[in-house]
Amino acid sequence: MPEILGKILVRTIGKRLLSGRIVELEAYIGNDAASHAARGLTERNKVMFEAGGVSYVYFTYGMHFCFNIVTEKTGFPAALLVRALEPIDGISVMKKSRKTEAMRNLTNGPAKLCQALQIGRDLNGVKLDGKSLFIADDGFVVDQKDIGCSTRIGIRVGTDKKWRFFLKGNEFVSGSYARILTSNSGFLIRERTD
DNA sequence: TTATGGATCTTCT
DNA sequence: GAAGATCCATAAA
Repeated sequence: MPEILGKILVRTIGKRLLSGRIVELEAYIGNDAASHAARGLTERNKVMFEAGGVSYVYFTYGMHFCFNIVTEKTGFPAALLVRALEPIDGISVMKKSRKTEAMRNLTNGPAKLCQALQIGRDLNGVKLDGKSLFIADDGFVVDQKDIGCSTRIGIRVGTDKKWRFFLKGNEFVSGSYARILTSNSGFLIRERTD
């Protein structure tokens, strides 16, 4: 399903070029309970209903942006949440944006990579057509056996769906430390990605 | 090493 | 009013 895994996300700002390989994705499709589009069209999720090839950037938890790639045809809401990148170009700029020197902390989470690539509300609904934001293919081949999948992170409904995909063993995959997935359902789920 | 709380936007009950 | 596709600094163990 996710042919996007292993491709390169490219962001250009003026003459500067920032890029990273996509190493972790989550799928949110149609009438999936965990999707923002589960209860129909709203002002926030409307670009999910557009034709594939545009971006969906949403603001959450009062301070973070997350970046999605809209994938389906008009009227069918579906998007891939990009959760982690392996930095390639513009690393010094990313360090500045993220205010850290630690490589691993640059893009190993959905809100972190938005900060690193300076993705904000102004990029919501834009076409991924080679201008300021787009997907590139450098011929990197992802073997099926290198793809791991698991339940999605940070949600409390739809946890039966294993729609999180990542490159096994990649150090930039998010949540490398134990992560509490749910806090008030009576039990804790932890996971490791190593 | 693990847990907690803060930041404070958008949507739904 | 509450919860959420989050992250980080700080506190406790």
